[in-house]
Amino acid sequence: MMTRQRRVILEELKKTNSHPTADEVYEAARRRLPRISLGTVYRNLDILCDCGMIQKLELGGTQKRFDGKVENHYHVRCIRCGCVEDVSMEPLTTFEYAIRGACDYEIIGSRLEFIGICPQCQKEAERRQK
Amino acid sequence: MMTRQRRVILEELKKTNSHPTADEVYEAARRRLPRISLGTVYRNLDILCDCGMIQKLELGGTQKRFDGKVENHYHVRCIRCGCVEDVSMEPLTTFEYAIRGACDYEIIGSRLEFIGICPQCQKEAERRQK
DNA sequence: TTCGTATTAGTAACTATTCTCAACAAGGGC
DNA sequence: GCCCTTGTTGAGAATAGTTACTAATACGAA
Repeated sequence: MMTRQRRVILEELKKTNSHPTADEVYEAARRRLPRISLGTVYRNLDILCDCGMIQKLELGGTQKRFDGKVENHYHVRCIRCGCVEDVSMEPLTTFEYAIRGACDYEIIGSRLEFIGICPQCQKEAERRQK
Repeated sequence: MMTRQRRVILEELKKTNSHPTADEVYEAARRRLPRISLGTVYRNLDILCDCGMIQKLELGGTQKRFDGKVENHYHVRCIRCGCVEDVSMEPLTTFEYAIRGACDYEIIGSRLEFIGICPQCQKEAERRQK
């Protein structure tokens, strides 16, 4: 059942590529539906995940992030400011092969994340050195 | 300053390869030092991390896990029971190359984690099907 | 319209972690 | 030995992020 709230949450997520946290989605949704509650946002993010319309990112850091892009792709996370961006790089298959035989788990998938410093934080650091 | 508490925490972590969570370390330490507090465990795990004697694992799931093995290696996590094991597989370098040029972050490192079902949970699943 | 079900807003509860702070311990200089 | 400094501890409070509960509301089928 695509309620107004659920649709707004989905739309807000689809139109950004900033991989927002739940409370950032909440803020965005609230601009259009001022009475929406945080609980509704969490619940709908989970539901949208379950039916494969969005993706929940379990990257490092304390908060989970959400991604409107569901195709397989990788992320870089800035260790300074915590921002997350997509990496324009072909999905790798080498390590999926390497793992089979290396352990007796039934492998379902893998998660690869890059850690770095974003351009803005690099500039910030340069500015301080002067 | 290697206090009794810090030493016990380190020893307990070095002698297991189950990648315990903070409260599992707390339980283990408590068997030897019944009056140790959870705050002390968290504090010392952080300190031991900072000086490179242990490793903090930011894998998926809600809790962080700790690893007494500091060399570069990978982990498999069971999606059913949450247990984590080492993977006996050579560290890969291909994707570290692939990322450079694919984005304008200054890359510091990467995290690769495999998701699967552990042997025990596989058996469990088979048993239920019968 | 009425009924049944799903969903909502608001809030309480929960979990993992960090913070605060008074008390304590260890080591060095006298 | 005693004093001082500094780092550490245990206990509990505080915080952050998330999930659960509940009464009220919205939607769709009959």
